[in-house]
Amino acid sequence: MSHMGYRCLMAVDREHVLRSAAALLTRKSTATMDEVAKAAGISRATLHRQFAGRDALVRALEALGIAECEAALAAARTDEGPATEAVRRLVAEIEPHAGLLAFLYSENQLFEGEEQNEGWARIDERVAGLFRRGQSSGEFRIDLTPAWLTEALYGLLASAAWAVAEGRVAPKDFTHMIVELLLGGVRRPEEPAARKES
Amino acid sequence: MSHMGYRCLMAVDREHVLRSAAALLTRKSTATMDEVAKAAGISRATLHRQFAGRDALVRALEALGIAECEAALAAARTDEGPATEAVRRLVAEIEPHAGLLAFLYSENQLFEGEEQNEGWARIDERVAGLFRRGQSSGEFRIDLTPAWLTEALYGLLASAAWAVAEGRVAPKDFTHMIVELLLGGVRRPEEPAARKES
DNA sequence: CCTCGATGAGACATGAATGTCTCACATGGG
DNA sequence: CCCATGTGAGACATTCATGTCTCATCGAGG
Repeated sequence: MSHMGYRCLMAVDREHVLRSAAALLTRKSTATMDEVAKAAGISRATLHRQFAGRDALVRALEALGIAECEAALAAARTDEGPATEAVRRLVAEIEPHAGLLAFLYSENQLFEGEEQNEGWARIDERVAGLFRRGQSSGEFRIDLTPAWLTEALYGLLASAAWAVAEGRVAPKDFTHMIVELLLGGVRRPEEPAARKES
Repeated sequence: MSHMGYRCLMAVDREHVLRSAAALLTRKSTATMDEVAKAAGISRATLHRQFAGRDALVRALEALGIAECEAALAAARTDEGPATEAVRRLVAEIEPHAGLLAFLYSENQLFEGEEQNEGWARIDERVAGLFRRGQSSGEFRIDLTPAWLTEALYGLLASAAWAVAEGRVAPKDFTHMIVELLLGGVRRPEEPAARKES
């Protein structure tokens, strides 16, 4: 494996390092490169060979987060069926990655004027498109803009990830809490008429 | 004013510095002590004379945020009237301070295991109490825990403050967006029957 | 006019994180 | 068996924010 062995080895290690870093930075967003290396079970030198610096690492994590979001969007088939159910599927798909997303969400606020990864714009557009579709179909109210609903979804995901990490809410309730609050709000339905859904 | 003049002078300056720092850190949470000083129109030396260090400054901002939250809770009279209207008043009262709150909210995640200011616990309890009251009175649904609703409110406030700062939503819609989403959710009411409230 | 106190400017040391480098090891392939 | 490659350990310089210090200046009050 002298001519291509390094490719696959680097690839799997890179994946593992990325996962470890994501898990660590989710809990401690200011973790040192040294801590990240330890968490991945490698030395700082090796970490630095794979990622030129902390910036490169964060960018790689950003790319990972974007890929996971797009995978979630695809898996949730947000174009099919009622928008309500699509939102439910989307949150369920994103749930496992909410921690990483929360980290990237807060990290993005530091990029200031610098160029934002275009991937986020694509994801924003697809999520906003889902809300727009729900509005067009009459499922969703139209007095809340899709842009705000998208931001609110991110905020709820981050809050829920944080609350779960802090032990303030049970992990099993994650999807239910977000979806129910986002879709139905906190106000109790007024009509005592029969309701099919839970 | 040789014997007590410094007290009032320090006081007003301290207030002004605190406001400036809040405004700056709301936009750039990693601002330097030097930038904070410049933003307040004073030198770094003077800034350091009033606040022993960055930590002390953040603590002072935290105290300010807590005081503003408690003032908002008092002004909103969260114990009176329908819980729905109390939530509306509370968000409206907090709106001007949402930026600072968002900063402190993200900053709190760095305190890790260290002692959290007890003030937040008091505020959490009062907010959660409001949601609990709404559940008891039958206004709010009971399948979402007050703790989660509290966290969700914080998340929505932070998201909205961020979205407004980014220009993605209009500042004038701030309260309406949060309250409507939190109370009613995104799903359109099903019954086409007459609705008295907006 | 003189003096005291606060301020601004800036030098200086410190600590932390980072980026770069060298060297020794050990593991796997030829 | 020997060599090459990746790795770990650690030294080292650099950068940056911070904290501390001194000194000159300015303004108000005596």
